[in-house]
Amino acid sequence: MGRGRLSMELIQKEKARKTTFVKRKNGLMKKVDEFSTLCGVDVCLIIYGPNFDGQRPTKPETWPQDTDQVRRIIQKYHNTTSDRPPRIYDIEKYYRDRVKKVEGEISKVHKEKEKLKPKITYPTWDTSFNDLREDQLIMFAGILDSKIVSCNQRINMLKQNPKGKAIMVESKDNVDENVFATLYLASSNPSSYLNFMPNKGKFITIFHSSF
Amino acid sequence: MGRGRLSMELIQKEKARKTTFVKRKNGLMKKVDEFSTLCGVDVCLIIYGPNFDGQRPTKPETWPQDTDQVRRIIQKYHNTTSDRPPRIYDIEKYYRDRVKKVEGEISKVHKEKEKLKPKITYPTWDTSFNDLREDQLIMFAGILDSKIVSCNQRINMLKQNPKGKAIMVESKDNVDENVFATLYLASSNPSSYLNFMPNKGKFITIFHSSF
DNA sequence: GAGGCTATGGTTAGGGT
DNA sequence: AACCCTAACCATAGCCT
Repeated sequence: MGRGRLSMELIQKEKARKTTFVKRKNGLMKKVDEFSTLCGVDVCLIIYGPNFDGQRPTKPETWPQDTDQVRRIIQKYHNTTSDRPPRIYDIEKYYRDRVKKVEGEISKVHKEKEKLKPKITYPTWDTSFNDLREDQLIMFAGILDSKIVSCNQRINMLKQNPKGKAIMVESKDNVDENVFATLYLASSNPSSYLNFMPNKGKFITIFHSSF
Repeated sequence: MGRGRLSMELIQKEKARKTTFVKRKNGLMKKVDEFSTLCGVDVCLIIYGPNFDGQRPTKPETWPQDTDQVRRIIQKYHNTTSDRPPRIYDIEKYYRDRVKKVEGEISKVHKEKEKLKPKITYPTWDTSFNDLREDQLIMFAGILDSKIVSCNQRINMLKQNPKGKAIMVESKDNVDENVFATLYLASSNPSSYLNFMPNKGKFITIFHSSF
């Protein structure tokens, strides 16, 4: 009886391995629970059962058991893990550059039309952006890329055919003041719209091309 | 000497709590390591240090230490946890519907021009899509939504002004065969382009509107 | 503070039921 | 298979350096 020494290698006898799995899993769960309450810290333990053959893995057992808690800690992990801050910074920078470029294109359009009006400034950053997840920023940047292409195409069209405006539909006056971009961000908050341009109501249709 | 019984509550004396934190953390790491090798299973342990005041949490210690391994297991957790399959299914379904809708709009454009050519079928699914993460699919769907709006606008324009085509730039012939959508997916593979339409080279610019 | 020590008590391998 | 049993092994609280 008693415990033989452990060889610290995969237990060969399948049955022994399985019982050890169950026993030690329980022991681990208990230890993690004690650790968390004694020290008052966030801990998360994810345990998968043995993989039989090529079957897909079954659901893991976790501490804490509550799925939302596990997700919370995973999210925390992603937020605090090393390469996140620089990447967010890079994407933010990338995004700012994109906004600048869009604004540049828009101002070119204005110039092109040779209309002099009181200068309108557009917001380039909204504090809510600080809370965006990386994938949202990536999507955001992707949509902005589309908008940039749209602007370029619109500019080319106006250069080559000043009457291009004539085919605008549903809005024939004050077109220039109404350029805007509305972006929908798929996020935990399902109805977050961002409108970069101050004017609302009528809108201009923007030429959009691929390549 | 020896160990007094544990009260299973947060240790009040801060110093004792800290030393217990360090000791038990090491013990846990060792146990998790043993458990993983003895039983040959996937395990992940994430431990945060004590939160001082309102400071932001520092980086956690994990088992395994390798960040990529942790991410792998977190991904596995997301993939095997209960509500993931339906959500992926729903998004996939949503995406398929979108593709159908885009194709419908495109075929309407063809009809509108009343040109009868050998029917061209476009791919609706690429096996690489199976590996996309949810956020990528969301972005994907967002871009497709933009394309749908583009198609609608293009259709309206053609209805109202058949000469709309005259202002197309850089491509004046065979416009109808060259409608396509190129999508860029920001992913771990940074240069994955998807082209839904078989023809390449010349392209049509698509009217794009907001609202 | 980081490490070492040691008595105490918790964990568990192997076996039995 | 799941649940006791118990000797042996391990972890660690409190103390010291």
